[in-house]
Amino acid sequence: MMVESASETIRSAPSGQNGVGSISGQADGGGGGAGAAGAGGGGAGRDPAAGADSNGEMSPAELLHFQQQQAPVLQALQVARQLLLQQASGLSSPGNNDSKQSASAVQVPVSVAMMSPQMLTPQQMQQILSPPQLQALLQQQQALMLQQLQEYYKKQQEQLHLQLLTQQQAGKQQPKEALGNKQLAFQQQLLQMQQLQQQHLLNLQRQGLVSLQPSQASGPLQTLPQAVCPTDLPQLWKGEGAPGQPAEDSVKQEGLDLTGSATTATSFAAPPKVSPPLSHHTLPNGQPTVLTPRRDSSSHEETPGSHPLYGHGECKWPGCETLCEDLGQFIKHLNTEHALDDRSTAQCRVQMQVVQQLEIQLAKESERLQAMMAHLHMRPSEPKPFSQPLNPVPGSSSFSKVTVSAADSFPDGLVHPPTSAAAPVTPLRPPGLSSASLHSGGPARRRSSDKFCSPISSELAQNHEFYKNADVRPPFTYASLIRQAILETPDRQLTLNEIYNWFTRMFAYFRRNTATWKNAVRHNLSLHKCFVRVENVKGAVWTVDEREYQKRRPPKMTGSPTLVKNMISGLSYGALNASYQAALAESSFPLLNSPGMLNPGSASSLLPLSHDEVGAPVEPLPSNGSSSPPRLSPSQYSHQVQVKEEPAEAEEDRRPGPPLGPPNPSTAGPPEDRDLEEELPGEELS
DNA sequence: GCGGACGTAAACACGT
DNA sequence: AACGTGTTTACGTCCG
Repeated sequence: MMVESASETIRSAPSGQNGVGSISGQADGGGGGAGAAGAGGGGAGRDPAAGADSNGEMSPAELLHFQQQQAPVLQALQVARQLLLQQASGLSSPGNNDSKQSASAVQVPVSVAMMSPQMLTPQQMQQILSPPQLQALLQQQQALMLQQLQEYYKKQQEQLHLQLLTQQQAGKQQPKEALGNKQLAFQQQLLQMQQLQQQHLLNLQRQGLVSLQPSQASGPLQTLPQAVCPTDLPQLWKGEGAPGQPAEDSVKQEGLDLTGSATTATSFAAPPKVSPPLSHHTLPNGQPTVLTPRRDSSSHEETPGSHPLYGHGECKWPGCETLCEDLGQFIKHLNTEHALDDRSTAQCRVQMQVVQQLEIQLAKESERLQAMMAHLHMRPSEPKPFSQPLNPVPGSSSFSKVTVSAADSFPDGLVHPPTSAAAPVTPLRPPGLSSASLHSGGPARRRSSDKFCSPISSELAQNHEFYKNADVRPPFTYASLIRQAILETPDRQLTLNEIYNWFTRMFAYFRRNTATWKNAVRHNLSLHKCFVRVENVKGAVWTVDEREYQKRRPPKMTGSPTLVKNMISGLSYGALNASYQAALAESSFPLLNSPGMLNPGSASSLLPLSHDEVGAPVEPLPSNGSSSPPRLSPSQYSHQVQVKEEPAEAEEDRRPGPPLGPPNPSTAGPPEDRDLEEELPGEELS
């Protein structure tokens, strides 16, 4: 201890300090929109299975096989996406008192990341690539994948068509009925294949890799036949298809249906920006609003000179770079070197991973930016295309919810920028807490005592980096910050100097005017009963009496019906549960669950909860479990009531539940000097 | 307007 | 004596 790092002459009082209002730290400036770039243009996509060229005959069975083969890939991608999201959220998870460590997790070079996509975290991706690169990469990958997919299906179609023709020829010598049946069978196969193709595309779309449009949904289906054999197919359809209704139509309908489902699927599964449902728009002229795969896929072979995987005379296939004189040669190379095989599939999978991670990272960064802007009272120029949809992934655990809401990256207890109260922000916050905090912070009130807002721990965990680097005053009271500092330690006790250090370490803002805020810290420590000074072997340390902390204000509530009401309605939820939330958030603190960690002599005695608190971390002790009606509504306390009460406690709580349970001699347990003093009438000190 | 919560400043006491 | 630590008091601001 006594690391004098931060100690300066406290006496050197900086003059210019003015009272409260002097929060120059907060910038109002308008901020521009963040750049989240264009979301997802759906660029063309590409399928791993590119070179289906395999001279081979792709029987329907094979085709199915292929589908099956691909299915796992898609599933894996989905899973990976969720994993990534969880990872991403996990990083900002509350209670991550040492977010520093997690944040600076292992840094994996790209190459390594590619090798083990699963291990590649968004953070790592971020470190590796810049936003523009992300965008570029995304689009490129999408284009490539879809294109390959298209190619593959086209081949399939061709195959089928050939087979069909063959059959027709053969059929001439067969009874008509037989022929009819065979044709029917082929058509069914064709349809089936198309459906599979559709689904495949939908899967891609779902993953945000492709943007399909309604009319487009059936696009591949429509285009492929034409590409394959513009003239024959129609005949084929006519020949056997339902008379009044061209097979194409029926297909289309299927496509539409699928599209419909895809839309919903997209909305919930797709990551923020990439595949917004809005992609289902077509311009009046019928042109897709976004780059559509169809366009270049259907034409890529016809339109020489361009291929997503071909540029500057070389193959752009990841890790390839083979030189190809012209497109034709390239195509050939593509089909031979990058045909559908395990390797290509694997590479494609990796690419997909990369893309997904980049997407996630991009979304996350964008959210962070928004949060920062919101925090700084800047008005986001425009809600980002993808920030909105950024919702916790369906499957994600409740925990991740909190995090993913990295979106939630808003200081719960934070003063919410009046301006940002608008759309972009709210949706991002965690369900329960958001509203609460939102309301509390007045526009001007710079500090919102966390007591009433959600845990500052989560807020800090999420904006940790921000506060650490931005010279912005944290929206928390000294008391709450001090408490946080103390609670973040294993022992839940800190020396004054350690508290100072925590402040300077965690907040850039507190790296200056030290005399001022240090004085404030000391002042708060002394002023608030919730901070208990404990003589330790190595000196004096400060601990937090959670009960006192929670008690600080609640009593007032009683008197104010409106407040109580508010609490119950929304604000309170966050506020009252602040500590509870904090506890949950901080549940990662090992100490909380390990009584042993507590300083037997000191802390434990001071923190009535500590002994048996085992399962109930930092939560506010229902000091009187029941006797403090004012504090919390039953429902609110519901989860925490479980905390055992101590005998000692019972005593203190004996104070009935007079509307104003004020005269609480609070700490009956710890006969601390301080406690004795407070026995006085005094509510708190006046 | 009042009272409470906060923040800031500063005086003062004490121990090292 | 200088500092660090604690305690208190005073005052101003914000907000319900």
